[in-house]
Amino acid sequence: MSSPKHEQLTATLRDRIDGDFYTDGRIPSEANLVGEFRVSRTTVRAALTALQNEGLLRAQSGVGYFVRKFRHFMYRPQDDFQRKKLTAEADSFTRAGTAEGRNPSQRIDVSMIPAPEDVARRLGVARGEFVVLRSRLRLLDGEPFQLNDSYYPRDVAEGTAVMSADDIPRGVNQVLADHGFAQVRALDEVWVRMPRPPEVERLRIPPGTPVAEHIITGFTCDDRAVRMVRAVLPGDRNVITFDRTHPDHDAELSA
Amino acid sequence: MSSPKHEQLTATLRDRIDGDFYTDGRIPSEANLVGEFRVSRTTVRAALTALQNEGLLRAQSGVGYFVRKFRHFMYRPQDDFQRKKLTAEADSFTRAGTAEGRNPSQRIDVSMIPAPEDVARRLGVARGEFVVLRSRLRLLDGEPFQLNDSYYPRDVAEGTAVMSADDIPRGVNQVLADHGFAQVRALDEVWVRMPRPPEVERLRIPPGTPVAEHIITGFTCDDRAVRMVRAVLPGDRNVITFDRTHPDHDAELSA
DNA sequence: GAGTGGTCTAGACCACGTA
DNA sequence: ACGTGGTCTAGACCACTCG
Repeated sequence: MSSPKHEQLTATLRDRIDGDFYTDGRIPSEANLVGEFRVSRTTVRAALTALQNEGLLRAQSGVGYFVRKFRHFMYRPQDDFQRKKLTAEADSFTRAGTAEGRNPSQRIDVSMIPAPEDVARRLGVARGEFVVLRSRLRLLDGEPFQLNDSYYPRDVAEGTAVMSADDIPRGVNQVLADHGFAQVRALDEVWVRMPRPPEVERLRIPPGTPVAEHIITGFTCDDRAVRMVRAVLPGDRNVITFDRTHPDHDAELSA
Repeated sequence: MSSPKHEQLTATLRDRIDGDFYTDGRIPSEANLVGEFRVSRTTVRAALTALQNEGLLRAQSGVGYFVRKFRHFMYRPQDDFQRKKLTAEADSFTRAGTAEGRNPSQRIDVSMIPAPEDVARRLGVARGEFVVLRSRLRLLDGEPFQLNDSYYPRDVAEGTAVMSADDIPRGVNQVLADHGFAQVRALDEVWVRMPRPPEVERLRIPPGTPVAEHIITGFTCDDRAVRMVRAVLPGDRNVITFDRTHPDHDAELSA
């Protein structure tokens, strides 16, 4: 029992890629592979398509196939949540992006929409009830990097600076706190999946690239959810990081 | 300008799937689609393969194509880190799995290996220096669920219960603390990517399923890294969750 | 045995990038 | 002009599942 030709070819090429066999990052053309491995072009393409879907290859029409390179940006949602009062610094994305010598920017759209099921559930409102959506497309050096959509109950956000489509230097969380909705707890959920077509388009996601969907729900001290964030992060450009301190830290240090 | 046939077909089928058109979750056979859309079988298969790689479909040889269903398990690495002393409860995976009425189990292998680059860097040891690897394959109802590999510097783990291939009811973190390596801080990194072949095999990951690689590095109060965990979580079965409390929480409450 | 998906072939034409 | 990947076809044989 031997595996099919296209799988053997996939395995061979994968090993070569992992072993840095194609030092210039360029894979031979389909025609050359047909000649080298004595199989049909269909079989060659099956192997190359599989490797694309594994995220190892990139095909450039009219040019050739190339080994993919990754450059990851450290995303620290933590920082925004913990930002101290009265600091006028930019948010973690802007700050970290600048620190790495890159040029961060964002496009902001604010709208009012009927809450979809998952938003309604997390915010504790009725499905279809209107909520405020603050939609951000974040870019680094002009390239799309992540989608960041924040949802707020209408009574929380309406009439505040949250409704502004401009950047909010002191941070949305601070604005909410000023209106009596200080968040003291947050629940983070990280889902992993393949991107949907609109995400592929907006974020220009190449084949074989999964996304993380990071959902943050923020609660006030009386345990009301006043904010839900859905960030969609293409896996080829993002790492999500958290910094955790043990609750007993101080106790242990002082003991 | 119109898009190619296989893309149109992909879009049509995707819309039908999202719109719950195939109520029984069963997609028509390739032959039927050839007849319905008047295209070659190759084109039909291109569309079906694309949808498989988007994670929407599952192909069962000799039977047919089916819409994929997901069931996610809430993974709370938080709980292990914060586990209080002297509680003899099981770890978060075992506890949560049982709570959901499922049957959690794990296979543990302990070995000593030369540190790979990423481990060496995080643990602050030389590359190739021997470290202790505690490798766990976690299962739910007998189905593989996640890989959980813990790495420890040799001087930290050797001669302790960490080297045991048995379950450690009070938790590895507690064992380390008892030996003077209490962790007070942890850094979490979440990467998203397509699985590698050995992961596909061990975790039985179907096509079109990305994984999260969750790396936890634990530090003592003098900022030494004494533990690195690499969890590999297939996206079709796992959600990573964190619970965060604002550092100013107490202050705000008492104010 | 009939139907299903999996494999593989040869061959054709096209759009695109590069020189 | 040439080489590249992208699209599409018709057709063949196989292994598997299921009634």
